[in-house]
Amino acid sequence: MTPEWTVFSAECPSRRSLARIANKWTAMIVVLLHEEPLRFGELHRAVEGITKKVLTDTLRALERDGMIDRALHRDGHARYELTDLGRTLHAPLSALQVWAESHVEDVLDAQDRYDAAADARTLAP
Amino acid sequence: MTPEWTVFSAECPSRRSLARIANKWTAMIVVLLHEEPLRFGELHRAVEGITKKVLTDTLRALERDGMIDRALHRDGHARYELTDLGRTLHAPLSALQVWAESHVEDVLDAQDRYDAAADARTLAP
DNA sequence: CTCCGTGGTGACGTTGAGGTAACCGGGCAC
DNA sequence: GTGCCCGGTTACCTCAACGTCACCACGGAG
Repeated sequence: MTPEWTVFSAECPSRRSLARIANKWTAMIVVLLHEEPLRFGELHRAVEGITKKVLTDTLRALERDGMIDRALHRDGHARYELTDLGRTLHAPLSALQVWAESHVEDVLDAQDRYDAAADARTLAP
Repeated sequence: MTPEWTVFSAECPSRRSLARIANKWTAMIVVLLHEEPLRFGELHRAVEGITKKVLTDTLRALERDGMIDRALHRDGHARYELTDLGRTLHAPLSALQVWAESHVEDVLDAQDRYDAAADARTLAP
């Protein structure tokens, strides 16, 4: 077997890998590209709030890590698409998206309760 | 139905939620706490490379978002444990860990290929 | 030819996550 | 009492991520 990678070790390459994929921009881009290959501008419009620079940087990093591919299309425009490796990322990352969207109320409620308790503590010590 | 949360909208609360859970520290802590409740020092030792400050900050944020609970044990020591909400996070986050550890070689190879191609491009233009 | 849209790149500034290290209260050993 | 470990907290600093803005190459429309 291979040298027993573990993300809990600080210097293990899997730690850097985890940091790359456990990232909101990565998650959104992979989820979008799973539907269909997209052009730069399409991604830029779909991921609201991302700047061109950050989008470029993220796409380059994902390309370098072998998760996406920048392919020249017949129409002369480049499109970004998932590689086989990138496709294996879709399930876990879209699970994160689904979780975030379906548990918004739970999280918001928890925050209200936490903040209310914190206020009570400071007001009546 | 609720107001159609989507992480692709910049101001949607689900975006902040996604940013919280799509995070290496969150992933590691949730995976560890799924085994058993742990004390601060145990977490600090298990998550190699995390500082006490970052661990405190992350634990507080997760507690505020209702994902973990700081419970006083019979032995007088506080232990951190997953809430019901936090337990629903385990599957997606441990999937990320598993992905990162099992695809290290793929990623490392892709990086080598990418860097070699980039070198070739700059040396022979 | 000029003008505009697309898909970037590069130089800079700002912000926020994270690192460092000192300190502190409680429990317990001595 | 003193000393020490644990579980933090605090103040301060650093650095990488991110934002802003200007610019540029290329292609197509006119």
